[in-house]
Amino acid sequence: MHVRRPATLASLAAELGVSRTTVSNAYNRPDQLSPELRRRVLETARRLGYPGPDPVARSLRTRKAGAVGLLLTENLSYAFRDPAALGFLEGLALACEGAGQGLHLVPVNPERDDVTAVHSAGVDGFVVYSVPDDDPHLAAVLSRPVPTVVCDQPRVEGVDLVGIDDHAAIAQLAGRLISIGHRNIGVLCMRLARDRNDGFAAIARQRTAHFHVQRARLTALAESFETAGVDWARVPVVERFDHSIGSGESAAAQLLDASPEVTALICTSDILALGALNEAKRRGLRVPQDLTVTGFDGIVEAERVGLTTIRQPVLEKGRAAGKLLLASAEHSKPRHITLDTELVVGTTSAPPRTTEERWFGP
Amino acid sequence: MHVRRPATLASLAAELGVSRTTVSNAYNRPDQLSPELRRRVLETARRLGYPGPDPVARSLRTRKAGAVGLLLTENLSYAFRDPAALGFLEGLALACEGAGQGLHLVPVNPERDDVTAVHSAGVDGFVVYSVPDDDPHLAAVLSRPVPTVVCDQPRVEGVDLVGIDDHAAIAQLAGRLISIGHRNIGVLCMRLARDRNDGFAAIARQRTAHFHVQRARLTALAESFETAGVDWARVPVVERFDHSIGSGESAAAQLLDASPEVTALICTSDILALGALNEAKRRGLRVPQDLTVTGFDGIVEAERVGLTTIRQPVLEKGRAAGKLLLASAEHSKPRHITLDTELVVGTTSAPPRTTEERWFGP
DNA sequence: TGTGCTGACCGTAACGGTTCAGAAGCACAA
DNA sequence: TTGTGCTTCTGAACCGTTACGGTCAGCACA
Repeated sequence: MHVRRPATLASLAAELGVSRTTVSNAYNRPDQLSPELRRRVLETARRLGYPGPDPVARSLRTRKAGAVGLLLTENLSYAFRDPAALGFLEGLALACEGAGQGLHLVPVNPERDDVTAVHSAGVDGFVVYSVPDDDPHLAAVLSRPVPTVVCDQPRVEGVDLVGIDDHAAIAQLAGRLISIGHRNIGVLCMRLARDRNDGFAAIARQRTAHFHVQRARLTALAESFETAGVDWARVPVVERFDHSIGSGESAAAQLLDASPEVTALICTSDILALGALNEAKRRGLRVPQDLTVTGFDGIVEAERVGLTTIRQPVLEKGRAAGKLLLASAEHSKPRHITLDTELVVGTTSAPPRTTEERWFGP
Repeated sequence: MHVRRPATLASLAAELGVSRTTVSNAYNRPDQLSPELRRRVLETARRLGYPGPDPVARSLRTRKAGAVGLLLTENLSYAFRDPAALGFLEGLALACEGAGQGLHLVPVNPERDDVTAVHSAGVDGFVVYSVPDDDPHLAAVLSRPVPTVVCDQPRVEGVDLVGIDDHAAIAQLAGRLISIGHRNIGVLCMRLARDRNDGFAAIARQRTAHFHVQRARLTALAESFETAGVDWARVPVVERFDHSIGSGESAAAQLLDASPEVTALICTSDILALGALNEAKRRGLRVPQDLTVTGFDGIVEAERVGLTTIRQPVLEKGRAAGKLLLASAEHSKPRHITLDTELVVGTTSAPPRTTEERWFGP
């Protein structure tokens, strides 16, 4: 509670017998009035319980809200649970607080199409993090007359971009697995579109995926393995709508049930990979002897278990997005930033056992 | 980038030859005009690139911003690293998105007194999380004519409150340690005031601590141990400004160097306790045989190592704060919510070894 | 013919500030 | 006297909406 009575700049001015301009100046341009008068203004303000210029009215006039909007695919609360999203948030927060800007988290429901939250966010710009390219919220953001930076998204005409080279990154990982002999692989991936499809993702679905990141990674895998002589059409790809360790577990189970011959499970995120590791353990499969598991992101939990993965600078990504947005007044052409990634070879990958070994032991 | 040319509701109205009211109604009250006209309005809007009513102007007029402000003691980026703060954030986000409200993170620097960010946040209310009672940002928030909910803070006249019974919670823990025989204890606590004091905290400083939570916990410990015959004045209390595992390590080292006779290290947070455990290990002290270590919060990392601690419902706390704030229009009297805590006895606490055992082994 | 009702639309006044081009007053120089 | 420069303060326009209290045409009903 605790609501003060309304006093406005105008009522203060009236009380003091000065113009509104003068009161405004008392707050914003101390050098524009005598120290004595300023003191009186401030003191009267205190007496009347005037809290200083209303931020909304000021924003209207100055066309600045002092905040950056963040649009996520997921429920807000999810963002605080996913390590990669958290890293991004931290980086973005760093950039924002460095510039004294607030961070306005836009509430969205990934399963609903209500974009009013986007329309009613009083912000100076938006950062859009990993939403599908056909997301109505994204469209709503782009329709707003404010600068926007997208992350992990396909290029949008005239919009700043921050991301990594997903294609090259995972191709490097694929190359590694191919070089050590894996040909029977399975893939666990995240949501490919806005509709829920917890199960196998056929090639058509992979090709038309609305999540750029997932599509790029799958495409790169397909190319790499096709080149190595693997028929991609026969590679099982299991998709999960929710991104959680539990999803990784169930997806791995589903895949291994259907394709027990698989020697390597490539996951498009560390979280899924952690789930896959759990499932492998549950089945008594030794990693990496019986099964190779790889992830993507390079979160600390993955590092802890020695996961073979691609490390990407999530924090730096958030920071870059923030900086780009906050500096967008300075450059008129849209800019694209691609950050570096690194293949981290951990203890969850090894050459596949030969068929013989699989039957008779190492 | 991507900035559209400015079209306003007024220019749209002019273009259409209708009143502004009608255009406004086309967006906000479809039932107030004929479907045909509404269609025309919306179509013309699209043609002119009018993005719909400006959120800031609307906020000014309707006196609603559609967002909740969050004020933290720490840098924003820190909030994304501290598990307890994260739980709180998640709960708060849950409440906000449930109500379609945005979450505006206010950027502050704990070591600076610049409160402009508080003054310029266009929000309908504030949640204040764990700031010292003399924090100028808190004062700035209270001066704003919007509802406020404080968390883990001392009662502020007329302000909603959410918290736990810190006194009772830690007294329970103290009782446990006393009952199993500990009399030589040491305490590791978090920042007690806004000034940096990395070292021992004398009783005067403990008593005048500006962080309610820390003060309550120390007071409760003092009372409990005094009652058990311990002279609190001789109990070493080491304070750390930064809240991190590293702080816990160095604080434990400092304390154990000065008071090697200590049999139990009571930490006012799990993070500090995790650091203390590291330091104990480094010194070759076995936990709990040689040293008992306890924490506070009940974060998952603590659970993983079996820390004896007080579990508090951080997520619930955030959610309660959010709900209270969003419902504050409905109740006129300030409300106080106290959530339950639970003593979790883990594997890091045990009776102290006798002096004899200490010298000659168990 | 008059009355009352309804649906569709409009005019005006806020909402609470900031900004910019001056005006008033005064000191100082030429 | 005139002009110049400086400090201090003012008036009015403007930011883009929505709330409020209408108006007005058309129609049913008696």
